Amino acid sequence: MKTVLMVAEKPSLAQSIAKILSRGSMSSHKGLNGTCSVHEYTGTFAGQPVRFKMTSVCGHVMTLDFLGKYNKWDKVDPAELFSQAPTEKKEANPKLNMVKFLQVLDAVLPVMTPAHGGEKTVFRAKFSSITDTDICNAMARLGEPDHDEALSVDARQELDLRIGCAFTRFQTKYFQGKYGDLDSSLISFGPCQTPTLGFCVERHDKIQSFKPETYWVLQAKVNVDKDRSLLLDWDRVRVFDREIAQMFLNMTKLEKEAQVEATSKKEKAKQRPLALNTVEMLRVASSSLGMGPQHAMQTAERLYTQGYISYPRTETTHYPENFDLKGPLRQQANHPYWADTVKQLLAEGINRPRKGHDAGDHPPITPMRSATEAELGSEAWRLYEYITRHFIATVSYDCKYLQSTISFRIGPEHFTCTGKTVISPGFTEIMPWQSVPLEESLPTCQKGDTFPVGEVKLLEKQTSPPDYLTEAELITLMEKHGIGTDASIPVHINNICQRNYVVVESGRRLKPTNLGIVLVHGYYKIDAELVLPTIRSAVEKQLNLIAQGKADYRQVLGHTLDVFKRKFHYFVDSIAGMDELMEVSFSPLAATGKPLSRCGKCHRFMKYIQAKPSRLHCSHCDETYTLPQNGTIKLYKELRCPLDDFELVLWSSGSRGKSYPLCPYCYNHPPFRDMKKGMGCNECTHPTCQHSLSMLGIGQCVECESGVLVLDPTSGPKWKMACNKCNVVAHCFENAHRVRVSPETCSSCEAALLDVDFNKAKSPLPGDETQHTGCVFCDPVFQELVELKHAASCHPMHRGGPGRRQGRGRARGRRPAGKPSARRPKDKMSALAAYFV
DNA sequence: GCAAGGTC
Repeated sequence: MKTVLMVAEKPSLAQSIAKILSRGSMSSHKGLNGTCSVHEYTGTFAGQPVRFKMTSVCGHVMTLDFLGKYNKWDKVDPAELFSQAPTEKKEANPKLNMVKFLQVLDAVLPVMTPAHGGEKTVFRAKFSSITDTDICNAMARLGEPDHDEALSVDARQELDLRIGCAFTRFQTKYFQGKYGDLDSSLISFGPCQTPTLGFCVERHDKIQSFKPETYWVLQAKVNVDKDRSLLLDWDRVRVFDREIAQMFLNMTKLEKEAQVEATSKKEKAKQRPLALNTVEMLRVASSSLGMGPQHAMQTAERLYTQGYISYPRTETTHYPENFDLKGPLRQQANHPYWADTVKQLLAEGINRPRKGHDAGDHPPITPMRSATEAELGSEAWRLYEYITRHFIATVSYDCKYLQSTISFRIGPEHFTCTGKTVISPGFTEIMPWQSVPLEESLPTCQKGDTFPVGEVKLLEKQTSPPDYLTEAELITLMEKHGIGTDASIPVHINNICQRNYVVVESGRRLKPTNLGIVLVHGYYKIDAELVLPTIRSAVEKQLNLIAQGKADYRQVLGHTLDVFKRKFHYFVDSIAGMDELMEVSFSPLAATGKPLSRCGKCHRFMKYIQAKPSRLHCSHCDETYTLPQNGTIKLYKELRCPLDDFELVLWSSGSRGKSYPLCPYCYNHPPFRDMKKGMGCNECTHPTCQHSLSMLGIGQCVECESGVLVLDPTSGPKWKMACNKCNVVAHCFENAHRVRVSPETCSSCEAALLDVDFNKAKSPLPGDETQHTGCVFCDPVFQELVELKHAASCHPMHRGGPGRRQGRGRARGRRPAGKPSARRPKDKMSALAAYFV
């Protein structure tokens, strides 16, 4: 029997499609990457009995990046990124081993036999919903893979990469080279994130330029009976001229009676909601649950993988035909919160859901099984509760209410009074926050009736500025302008927060920072198109032409790159315009930071700039030296690097973490061939410097492949050895007053021996001994005194606990057999000769 | 160190 291989775009789709096509009788097993499954079943294809194997990829298989050497920021002019810099396709997620996985399945390619009596072996199924009819129809009318569509996607990828990276690198280098308090490690630019920021700044500008205006409102009260009066709304709403307002007051205030001119009663309905899609879920999560989009999405994903809700990324707000609405509803029939509503719906019949939009991706988000707060935890529960209430609401009835209106005349002026009374609450019972507010009912009256006027007065009010954009409003704007997709909208919002362009204020409103404001105002000044939401849609139009086969891929790509290359050069030439705005809000490098350590060239103090990205700046030499981020930097005992005379600094990730000294110059300009940028003394191969890896290295890390455990000479009396590559930290020899790395090595594992002096009173050594020399891995005395941990990170998430693996286990163990021995050169002088560049 | 877009 022949085999038909089918590949879906993600695991969830492979599963549901295989289920439909096999009518539920398939056998499934995990693929070699542990993420994608293979579903097998027997059926017919092109009139023959065949064995189907259905699997999937998992997101994009390939991604695009520049060739390695074009990723060196200080060696490549960003302008080169528009054309000269070559790109390559890389595996998007090497851990998934997607390419190998498909190659295994694709091994059948050479022996593939054409189907349908033709010559073709590869087909593409096109469907617009995951339903029996749609999927079966798609299988019956297979098409071919569309090369033009693929080219259009390739073009978008390349444009985004080249344009985004060029602008980002230029801006970042330019402004970070001038200012010391920007407080953002990256001044990024992108066709989605920049317009997203633009929306927030646009609102900020509206608030800033808002001029409050005074207006006047005529307010009238009529007495219904002895102790009840009715407040009337003026039909003119408001006037902006004081004298005119006064005139209206004068014309009405002497009137004793208000005459009823008309009454009306209308039955109105408040519609049940459309089925739930991703952006609506994110809007409600932000505005009603106070949950940011990124967090809401993560929570929804967890609910999905645990089987509580359906797939949470969908644009569709329409339930497919034949969608089983009663099944998920029945599962909620015994839920303590909404059992009554659900039982009633099941007994009396559910309502037909409203017709929504079918985007052809996934069905709307619905609950898949009943859950309680106790099993989900409060955060996930709140989202689940909302999703479930929303689902029940979509099959509930509209809320019906009676709207009564009475029109009054007082003198020449007209007033109205409206009231709402609920006839049947419908879906608002399950979504109480949507319910029609309870009001006192209006008096019964008819045309010609009169009521005594209680009071007529003039109220002076002021127009008020809009507030900052809420996340929910921003999501709506992005959706409207086609900025990002359901999956990427949260990412863009998160990006502009992380880059410190906006901050989330109370009510989840996004307030732009000075940096965000200056950037957007700068774009407006130089080239407004860079920040307008049309920047993306204009390019999309061109890309669609490629997809439709109406335009040539090379031509569109070349032309668009050319346009943006010109924009880039113009931007670079005009950067002074943005810089003028920067100057007002930020301080130059030379005026920022505190003096910390001495420059090895001029021997003057360099200033430590703490704001992101933290660095040292020598104003005399006008040089900047980057430092490791996310930790604290201190002067290291005024010790100097023997190579360049710079004063060393000590980086530390906190008391529970690790620390190591580094030379600011070597960190940026590696002194030896086998060193890279960003290495501290704990990775320095200098053969004789007392701070180097060569002198303080002990032996191969017990966990990672390439790291070496290095003694932290500053850690006493709670001594530590830390891996110079990964997070492993070994605590050792508490209360030893001196620990030195001996030139001797262990005869069995080649690790350096340690020479330890203990405090007399607290020595853990047998007898009265205070001194011991041995190998931390092999010496039986030392093995008891070493404990392995992961360095605690500075991130608050990780505060207050050791890492994932703790305890003494492997720290005492020997290096795994077959690994290279500790990286200590045996002949130090010959090693030095080889290292010098 | 960079974009946007997929998904886990």
